[in-house]
Amino acid sequence: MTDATIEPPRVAVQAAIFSVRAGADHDELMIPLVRRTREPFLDQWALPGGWLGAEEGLEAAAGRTLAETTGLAPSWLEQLYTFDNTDRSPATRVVSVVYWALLRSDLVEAQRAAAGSPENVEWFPVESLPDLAFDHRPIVDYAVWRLRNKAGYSRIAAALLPDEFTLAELRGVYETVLGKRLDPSNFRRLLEGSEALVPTEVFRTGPHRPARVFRYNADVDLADLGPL
Amino acid sequence: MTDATIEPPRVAVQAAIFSVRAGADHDELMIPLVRRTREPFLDQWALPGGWLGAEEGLEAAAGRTLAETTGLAPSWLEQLYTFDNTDRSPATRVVSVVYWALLRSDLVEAQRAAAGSPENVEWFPVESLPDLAFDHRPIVDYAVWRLRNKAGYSRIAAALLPDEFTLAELRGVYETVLGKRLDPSNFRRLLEGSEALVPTEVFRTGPHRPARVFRYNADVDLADLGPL
DNA sequence: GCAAAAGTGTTTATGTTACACCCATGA
DNA sequence: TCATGGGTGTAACATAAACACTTTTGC
Repeated sequence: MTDATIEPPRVAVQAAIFSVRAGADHDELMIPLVRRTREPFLDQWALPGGWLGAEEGLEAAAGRTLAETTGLAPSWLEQLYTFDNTDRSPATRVVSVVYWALLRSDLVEAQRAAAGSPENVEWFPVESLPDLAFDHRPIVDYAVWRLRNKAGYSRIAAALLPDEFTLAELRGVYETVLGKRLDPSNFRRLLEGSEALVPTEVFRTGPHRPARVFRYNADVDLADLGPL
Repeated sequence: MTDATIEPPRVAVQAAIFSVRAGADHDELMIPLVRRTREPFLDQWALPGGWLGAEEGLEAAAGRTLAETTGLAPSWLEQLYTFDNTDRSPATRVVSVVYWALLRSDLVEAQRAAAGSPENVEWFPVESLPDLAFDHRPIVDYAVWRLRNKAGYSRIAAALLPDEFTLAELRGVYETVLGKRLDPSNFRRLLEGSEALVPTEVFRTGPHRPARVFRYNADVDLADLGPL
């Protein structure tokens, strides 16, 4: 236990970060990747991450990775799974604690417009990812599965939107995340029935009847309650 | 271990192991704990576990811990969560990858009868646990929550029973895990409707009408399908 | 026969899905 | 006035829960 001939496992933290971007006919679920600047997998795309600092908590390390990659704080952050890459370079044992996070789309857009993308960081639609380094592809797939799954029984998808939104905008996010169309009237009923939504007196206009703007009830935990 | 100012985090693996034991009027959910033989928390009860070996996978380490504690292989083994104990002894950073497991009750009983309990290992009902070392109490609570939750939408509770069982026995396990009574007729319908159960021609007698013995369909993944 | 659990059937409540329809706006 | 999405109502269907009732054994 004191001085080993083989290196003890090191702890890394990675993050699968999601946001939505408006697309041609439907929105897309996006994820930022980092181009590797060293071997192994030099120049390949990978999940952002790094080594766990000596005096840093796991979730703090995930938050730091997020800030370094996107310059933003997540509206949702949750541990995904811990992987061990026994098949990495043989001498280096790495245990990867992976988190997944949601970012508000408006903040992502604002940040891109203001600061430009950090070097070596690029957002990809999850439907068309490049080849990924290490075992990061199945990790992304698992994170997407978890997001979809959790969107089905909680209200976390709201973390992808600004504070105020119309029901159509919220429905669009759900449709993007779940990958299927939802009936507008049923969607409305489900959410109006819950305590989670608070109607405002603001309306958003367009080439149609004005849509009421809602905000979220801060008292309700996004992880709680609610089918769809 | 001595010359570094701050040690890099070390990786430990722990396991919350469940089995059921027949009680007076209802069965109990049991978990094995280990009495600590060193500081900190000397003589307190703790989850079984140990350091991750240099050439060992995470799940393998969890399986090893299980074998050392109970002498048995699990019928279910799944990663629970990864904790970091920043509040442990200040110099020692530990990242704990915790697994949870299910053991068949008949094998546990047989093992206890044959080999006796290993020294320093004792089974406790989850309803009346002693004080636990470290942050192990909330970890156990979370594992119980996860077991209950997963029992609600999968068939994993079957992993607590032998290959062959009556519907009443299976229902008893569900009632123990979920902590509530279930309607026998609805329970029967639900499971007979699924593909998971295969009826045998064997019947179990008692002071009542003989009950048909069932076995599990090996083709069906216990993690798939099924409410209740 | 009686108790006790196995096993069958039916009724009720609840929630999901589909879809018809009216409303209010910009162009 | 027309197209478009906002918003309301309702019927059809599937599922879960509650419970009455019959069957078969040991004693």
